[in-house]
Amino acid sequence: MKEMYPKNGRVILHVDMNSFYASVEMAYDPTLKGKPLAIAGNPEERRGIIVTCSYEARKFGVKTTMPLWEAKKLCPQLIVRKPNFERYRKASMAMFGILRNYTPLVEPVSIDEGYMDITESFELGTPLEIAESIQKRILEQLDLPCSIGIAPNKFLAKTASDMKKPLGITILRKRDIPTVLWPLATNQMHGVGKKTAEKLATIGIHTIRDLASANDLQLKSLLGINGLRLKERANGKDQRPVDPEAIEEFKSIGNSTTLPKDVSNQQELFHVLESLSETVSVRLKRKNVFATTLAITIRYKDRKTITRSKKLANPIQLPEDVASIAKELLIKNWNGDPVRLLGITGSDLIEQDHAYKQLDLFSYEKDAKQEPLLHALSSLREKYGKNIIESAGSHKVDPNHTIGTATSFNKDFLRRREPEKE
DNA sequence: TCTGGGGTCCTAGGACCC
DNA sequence: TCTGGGGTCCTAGGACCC
Repeated sequence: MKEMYPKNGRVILHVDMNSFYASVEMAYDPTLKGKPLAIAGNPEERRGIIVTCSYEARKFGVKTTMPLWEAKKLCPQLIVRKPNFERYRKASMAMFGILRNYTPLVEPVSIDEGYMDITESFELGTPLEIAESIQKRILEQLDLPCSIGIAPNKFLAKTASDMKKPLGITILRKRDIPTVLWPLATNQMHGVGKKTAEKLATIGIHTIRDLASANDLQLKSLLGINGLRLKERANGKDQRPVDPEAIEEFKSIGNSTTLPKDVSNQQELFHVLESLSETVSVRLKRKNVFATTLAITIRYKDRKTITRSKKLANPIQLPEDVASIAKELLIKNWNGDPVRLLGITGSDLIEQDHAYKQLDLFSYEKDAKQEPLLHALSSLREKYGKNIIESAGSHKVDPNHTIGTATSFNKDFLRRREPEKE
């Protein structure tokens, strides 16, 4: 088995949970097993779309993102459950815990899938034996089914895990590419959606085989850098490492909500923004980060969606700060039409420690002769408010000047930075 | 009776600087 | 006297994925 893989080549697994939310519900309530089950939001609140459904439901043509009423038409006996994310998170953590028994090189991609690099795990058995063991343990310990792909890189492993569902294990070797990968239509490829497939079709590229031998210049002008990358993948090339840390490196944190009915009243919209600010703030705090850019999303009645953002001089985390910027953005950009959805996203996230350090830029000059540090400090307090400066330092820059530096802060200090410039 | 909510990455234009 | 070219930042939108 081992000699199937080239020397120095990698062995990557892609573990993909089968209809995860539905399977978790079945594990909690075994009476649901074998029945058509869908997880969907509340249609009264206009969130009634299928998030996940069981294989039994799929037999009726029920699909993810389908409106609930349509699913029920196809399958009148469909059992519907609301999503219970707490439950799914718990199951997800347990699942990744099992994977880490085999190697620390586990990269979660989303709540229900992840990559593993088991190149160095040969003492545990052949790749196939390892995959079988993982699948068995997840099934026995958590009562959850998964499919696993085994391949020399991430792209092929991902493709392989998709080939047998549920409870499949698929090995995709380099030499299988012409017979297994190339006959597939381009839209079967991870990274190629409807639009890209349509674009590719305009230059006569319909299968992954066509893509694998496509003209570089033509691809580049059609799809940009992404076109060349897709061609690499089509040839089975993918150097991306399995990075266990990747999931920690959040780029943005946001929340949005579709309103139960369209809203044209500004106060009501403010209210929604306040509650979104609360959840965004809690999540920023939990990750110990501040947002340097804040964006709001407005979706109108006709589903036209805009985002408007603002780069901030002062990184924010507190709910009232998030809310005030969000409201400002709404006032400036809302055209008054009925609103269907509102969202708030914080990005350009910086570590809390960095947010503190930034304040070192703030200094306060005083005449050294008359104003030693204590006086400088009390002046700062006077200027910014009483319990504002949590700590401060000072140093002489010349015989006449001392610089007092705030080394810590709270929200009021930050908030008052702007007026200070005037 | 339509079409959720959480993200990432890329592109493109304008401002601004050297 | 009349208009270069590169680089970076910021903003908005789009494609894609689960």
